Amino acid sequence: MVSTPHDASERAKQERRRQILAAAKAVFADAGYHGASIHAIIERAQIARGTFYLYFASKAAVFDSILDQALADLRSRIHRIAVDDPAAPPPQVQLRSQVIATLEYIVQDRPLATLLLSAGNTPDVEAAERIEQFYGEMRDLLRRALESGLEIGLLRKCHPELVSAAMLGLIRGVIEQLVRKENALKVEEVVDELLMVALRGVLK
Amino acid sequence: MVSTPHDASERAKQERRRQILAAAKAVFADAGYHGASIHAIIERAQIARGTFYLYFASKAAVFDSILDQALADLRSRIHRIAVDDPAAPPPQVQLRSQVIATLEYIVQDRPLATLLLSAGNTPDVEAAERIEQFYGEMRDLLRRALESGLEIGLLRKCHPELVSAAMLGLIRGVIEQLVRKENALKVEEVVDELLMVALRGVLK
Amino acid sequence: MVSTPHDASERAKQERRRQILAAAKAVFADAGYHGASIHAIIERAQIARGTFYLYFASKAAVFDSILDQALADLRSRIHRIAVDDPAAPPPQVQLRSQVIATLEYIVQDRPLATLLLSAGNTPDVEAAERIEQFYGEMRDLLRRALESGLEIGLLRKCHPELVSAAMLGLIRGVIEQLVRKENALKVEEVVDELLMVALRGVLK
Amino acid sequence: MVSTPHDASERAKQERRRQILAAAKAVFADAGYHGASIHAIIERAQIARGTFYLYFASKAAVFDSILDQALADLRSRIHRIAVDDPAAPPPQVQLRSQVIATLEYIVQDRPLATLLLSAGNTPDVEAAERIEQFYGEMRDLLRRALESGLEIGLLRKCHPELVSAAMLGLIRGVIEQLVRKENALKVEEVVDELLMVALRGVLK
DNA sequence: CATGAATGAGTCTTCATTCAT
DNA sequence: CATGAATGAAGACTCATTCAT
Repeated sequence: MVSTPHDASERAKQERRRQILAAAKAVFADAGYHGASIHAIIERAQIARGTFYLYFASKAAVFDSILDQALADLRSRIHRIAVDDPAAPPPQVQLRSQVIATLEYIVQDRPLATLLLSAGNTPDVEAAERIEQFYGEMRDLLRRALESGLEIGLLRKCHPELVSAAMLGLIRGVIEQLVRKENALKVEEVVDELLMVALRGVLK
Repeated sequence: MVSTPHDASERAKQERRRQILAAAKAVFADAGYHGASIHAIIERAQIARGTFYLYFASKAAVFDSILDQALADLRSRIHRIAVDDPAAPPPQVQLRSQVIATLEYIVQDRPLATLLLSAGNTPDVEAAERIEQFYGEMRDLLRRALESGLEIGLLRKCHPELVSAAMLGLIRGVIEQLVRKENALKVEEVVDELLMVALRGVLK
Repeated sequence: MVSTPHDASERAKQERRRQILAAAKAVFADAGYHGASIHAIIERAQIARGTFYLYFASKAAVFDSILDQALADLRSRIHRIAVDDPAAPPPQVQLRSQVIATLEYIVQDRPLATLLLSAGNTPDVEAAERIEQFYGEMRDLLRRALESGLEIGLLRKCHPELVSAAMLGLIRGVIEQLVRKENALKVEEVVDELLMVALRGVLK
Repeated sequence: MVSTPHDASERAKQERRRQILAAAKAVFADAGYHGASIHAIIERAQIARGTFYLYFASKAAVFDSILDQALADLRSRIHRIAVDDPAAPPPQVQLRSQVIATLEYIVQDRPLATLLLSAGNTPDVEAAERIEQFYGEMRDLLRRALESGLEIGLLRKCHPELVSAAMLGLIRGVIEQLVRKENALKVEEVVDELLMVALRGVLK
């Protein structure tokens, strides 16, 4: 695979794009969707006004891109937990490592965390829906996990729909706490405490 | 007690004010602070542009009014739980009735719930701070409750700071669930499930 | 001539009118035509919004009324100087007493003075024209006086049009000085100085 | 010295700025500060609403710019008159040429003249103060000139404070006359007449 | 007559987006 | 490709005027 001049320029373009995305993410996190101005984004990205529109069709489009990337990254870290596969690690271990991976990804990128936590306030209806859909997926994963747990008699009788929503809220509460404080809480410790509370809440 | 014309007009003014507040609350819930336009508010309230400014000094002022009212109402429903008073009902009962009262207040006013859940995204810094402070109060209440529980050996060892944040998130998750669905879940049932999860998570 | 109830109410109305005019004059003087708000006027006059419109058709109308009154008052103090009438006092005495009367009227009513001095800035075209016309009359009076003086060989050769404008400006300059300072300059002294300068400027 | 594209655009911007300033000056002169609307300015300047704010931060800012420029230009034409310097032209010649330069500058720019003459009616307090201060400077110059004249026994006894105000008014009266009429009065002739009146008024 | 709540046209200003250079 | 000047729709807010009580 040789690198042609075209490739180089292609790479440069991608780099430019990333640079704008990063700037935009920070600005959106700082000021919210409405409060973020193109002016602030291009100033942070050190580019001209017109250049911005060379890479993104609109303000909503950058926001969407940021969101898409983040949701894709998160989805790649979260999967159904394999209960039946004897080759797989025990469920609790799978769960723990997934939660750790997810939280680490979010916490290490504060702008992103802020953005996700404050989601829904976007007037960009599509974006709001996409975030909503993502949270829905998370809730479904949790709900199915709960249902499995109930089936195999691992969990006490509970209302999976409701409890999954509660669990998702619990996780968001913890993330907020992690993001707010500059406190040096280690993600792993936090996850262990979180799982302790959550699991005791539903285990038999 | 006689009703003078002045009283009548005073009542009419109060009514007008309520009407505008309700319209504004709905619009803010729909579109967020920034997305809400005075145009949308007055259209919904069926009043003229100028009338709005007869009752509120600015867009931020209505928002503040809504918030103040809501936070005052909520605070009046939430208090420290008396553990030592033998005349008081047992702590769990106190807790349950407070949570029920709170959730009922929030759930019966969906715009308000939406608004509170999506808080923090306000560019009205003061308002954002006030919401933040309110949530801080709630977290403190929970934390102190946890600490009391730890002292008297009721609860297992845990990180009160973190767990209170988790609990608050859990409650918000449940509220979101209640608000989203028109599902006919009774608040009392929901609260019982919520308490079950939460308490098992921390009790010895 | 008996005073009927109708007369009494008529008098009350006139009084009300005067009260509003006085308030308006003060406000116009303070803030200029545009800066003056109906709100400020009715507040100062201690009347309700609607009452204002019972006495004046519009903001422009009060302004016009003030102006009309002032110009009429001024006109009544200023006349052609009789040069030929042997029964009349000498021209310089006539001139002096007219100027004194005029300045005293203006200076004792500071709002009025401010208003007249800053005239022309009214967007109320009619009002601007009326002020302009008044100043035109004054200039004409001065011009004709100069021309008479030239005819009878009292004055040195000069350009009456131009000099009358200069003289009017001179008077306005002096009035400004009188109004600006709370200095206890006596009008009579000021007039004597003013006439000294003016007359020496044109006498042979 | 080569002309780069950047220079060209820089020049174009300056030109644009001048174009807006000219339009604004005309509108302010026509309608006064309050009466002038951004709409009227941009219509006259043939630019879009946003363009205006690209060059000036606010309505007050254009007004300030106009004023600053004018006052600076005027100040550069007016100085203390050197009486003792034997190398300098005689005082009366210095005075005459300053007055001519000043009047020519003002008269050739009618909007500016209108604006200066109607000064003080600005609600932009700062601007009003600046104009007031300028007139104060002029009065001080005149007053000091009179005082010098008194000291060296050139002038008859008079009240410098008052007479300087009168003289300033006289000049404004003449300017008004020049601006009002399209009459073909030559500035030089007008100045000679003006000086004749003014000097005779105060000389011994 | 007096009142003051209601009205809505009009104001200044911001900011996402376009396009000629 | 990059630039940034230009655009104009849209937003918050003011205030002279009207009219039902």
